[in-house]
Amino acid sequence: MDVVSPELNSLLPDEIMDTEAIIMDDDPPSESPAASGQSQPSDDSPVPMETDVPAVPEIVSLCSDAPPTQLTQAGTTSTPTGSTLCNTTSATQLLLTSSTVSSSSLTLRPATASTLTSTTPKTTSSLSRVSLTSGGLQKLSAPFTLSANHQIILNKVASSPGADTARSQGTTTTTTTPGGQQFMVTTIGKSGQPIVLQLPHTGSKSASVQGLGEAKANPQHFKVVTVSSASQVSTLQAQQLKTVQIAKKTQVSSAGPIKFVFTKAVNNKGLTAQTSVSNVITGRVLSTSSPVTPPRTITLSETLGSSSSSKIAISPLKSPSKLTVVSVASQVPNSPQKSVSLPLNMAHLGHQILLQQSTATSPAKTMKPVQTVTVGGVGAPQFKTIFPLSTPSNVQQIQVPGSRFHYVRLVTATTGSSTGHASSPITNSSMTAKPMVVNTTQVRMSVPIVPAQTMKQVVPKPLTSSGQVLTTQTQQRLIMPATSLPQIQPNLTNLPPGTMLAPGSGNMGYAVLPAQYITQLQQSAYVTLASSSGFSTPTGIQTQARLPLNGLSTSGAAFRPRKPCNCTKSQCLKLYCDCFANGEFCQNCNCTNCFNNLEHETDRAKAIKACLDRNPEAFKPKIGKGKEGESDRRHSKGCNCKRSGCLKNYCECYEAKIMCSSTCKCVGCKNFEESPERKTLMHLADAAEVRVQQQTAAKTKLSSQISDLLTRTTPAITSGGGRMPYTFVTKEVAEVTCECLLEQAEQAELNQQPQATAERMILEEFGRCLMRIISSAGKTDCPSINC
DNA sequence: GAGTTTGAAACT
DNA sequence: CAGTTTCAAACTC
Repeated sequence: MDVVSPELNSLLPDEIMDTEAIIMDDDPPSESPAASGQSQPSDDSPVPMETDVPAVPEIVSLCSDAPPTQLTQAGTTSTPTGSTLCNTTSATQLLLTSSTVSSSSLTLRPATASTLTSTTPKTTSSLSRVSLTSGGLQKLSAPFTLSANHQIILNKVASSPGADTARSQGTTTTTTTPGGQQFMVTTIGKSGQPIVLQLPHTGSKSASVQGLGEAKANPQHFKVVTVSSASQVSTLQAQQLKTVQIAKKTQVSSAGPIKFVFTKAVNNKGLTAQTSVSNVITGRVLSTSSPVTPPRTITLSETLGSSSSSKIAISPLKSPSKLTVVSVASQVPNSPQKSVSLPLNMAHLGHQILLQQSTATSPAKTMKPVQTVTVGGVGAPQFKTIFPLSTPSNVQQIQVPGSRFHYVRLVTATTGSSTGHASSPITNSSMTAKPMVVNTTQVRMSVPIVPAQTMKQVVPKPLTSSGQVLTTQTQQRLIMPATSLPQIQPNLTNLPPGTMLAPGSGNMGYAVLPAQYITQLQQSAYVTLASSSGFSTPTGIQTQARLPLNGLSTSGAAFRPRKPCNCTKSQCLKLYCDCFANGEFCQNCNCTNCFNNLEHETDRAKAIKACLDRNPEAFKPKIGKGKEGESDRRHSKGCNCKRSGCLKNYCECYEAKIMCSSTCKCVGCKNFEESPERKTLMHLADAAEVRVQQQTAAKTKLSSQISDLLTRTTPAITSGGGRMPYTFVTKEVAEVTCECLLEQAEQAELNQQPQATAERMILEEFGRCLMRIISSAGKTDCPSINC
């Protein structure tokens, strides 16, 4: 998985990336009427876990309409299930299009930007309108299950007859709970996995209790739960929900930001051909996959039957307008990959979410390589591409206070490994979100339980059949572990650019992998930030922008082995440690008592949090990018050198090969343009570098010449029927030669020759033997040596 | 390789 | 915010 370039991130509209406007799906609605639409995440509020589900059951209203069916629920509606509400006054329109055909798409489309924030005072939470379209659109008639988690699950729905059956298997249902919560249920995929759209639950409050103020204060949540036909809505599923939220800043004072929360009840098993759908919108990510899809192409898919490492890159920089997330489809033997794209189009807001779903029935040729989420970019959209190494079983967005970015908790699903026939709901509350490897047959791993140092050994195979960018991840950066600890919520804005999320270990749900790390490892497979050229083009993904890392181009440093640290006291959890400061794991370092690894994610996360508390820009590159290139690069803080004259590597400016600037507080600085000392040092350094290069070139040339010589001579000898002379020195030849030499020795002895003469005779005979051997080479395979 | 110097980071 | 301490890298011998 590779990373999103910060340049692209910077292009994301603030209203999208501003996490202040993004509320965790599990965050309880604000009680304060004065609360605005923006969420106020607190450090004390725990990061929602998969198990965090509404405790209050809610009434669901079903609504189906002609295609494209638009289901709208008034917040005041407390109609029990079955009642159809089609209120067109919704502020937000969610259009879900599902189909078993690859061309199918799921579209989220807010009606207008303004309507996102406008809410009828009487409504509690649901002025949003949700439209569910399943191919040809069907009336909602499928049975659904209302779970205790405020989620409604429609079990598998039979495909609609007719020629359009293939595209109209989806079924949608909208339900409204007494608490004013709204659920949209649909089936996606041939197997009919239902999708549950859950509006924000109001806790124990009833719809009547919620007033306008609260409706304003609370963002609207939509939870989309996709459940395979064999899946059941249960606590277990709640734990495995993948949630994604997309918040829109409240423009006026009406409704809070609308959040689309897509949760997924992970199904188990890839043993059957049934499709397991996981939709993940981590603010900008939707991921679906089939357990039976082979990883031939880059897909937004996940293996539900096996827990696998998933990595999503979330750049802490300004978000790009478009984010593409691609998760590697799991490889299931003998199962052609079939994809169903479910675009979520939020055209009015410039938000577009493309959700791709892989089903078990469609051929791989229909596979769309990427899964995209477009957010905000009305103009030239930028793309973020995320390539999870393996399909995430669970993804949960994590709101970081003060952060403008979403973090995604990637939790490997604990799926039932043996049975794929779960036809009845499972209420296994004991299931946890802790990652575990279920399917060991696949080349996958559960990253959270694998130390970073060992990751290279368990790297999933890159999926490059279609020219995608996925490569093998050999290393990993972990900036922030996914922990439920509320206090460990750093300001993600200041994490290294292109931060990537990876599953954590233990209770850690994710790890953050900065972009530099990814680019450092050119062969890595985690995240690729596509340029604006387009998300679907592999080249565009490969030509990801590289950021300067402390003055050094990451591209240049990509192949440069990272310098190992030698930390002894800091546990590599302080910025003293370069590895930690660069957002990297310690790997092949000489540090002692190192905590900068996946095994100590909690401590590491705390340390990160502490660093960010001290300095919100602690993880930002110190060397800012200049306007016109390197000449304009400058240290963000400046140095404070006192004795080095800023002409030694003690000086960060000098180390970065930049000159000190007005921001520096150095004393006796000699690191300026006209400094003769600096020029001298530069010349010396250049000369030394030239020498090194020349030596390296000489070595390379020599090696090349030797290699060429070997490759040139060997085939000539072998192909020409001849063999190197030494190859004729077989055992027999050696014996004969020795006999010849002994014969000379005996003759010398018989003739009573002096020892010197005897030795000369022997040596001369040995020379003749060698000459015969050499001359015999190429003439015959069995040279005859006669004394 | 051991010891020293240095300045950023951390701490008070 | 300033002064001090800690720390690990850079440097010297």
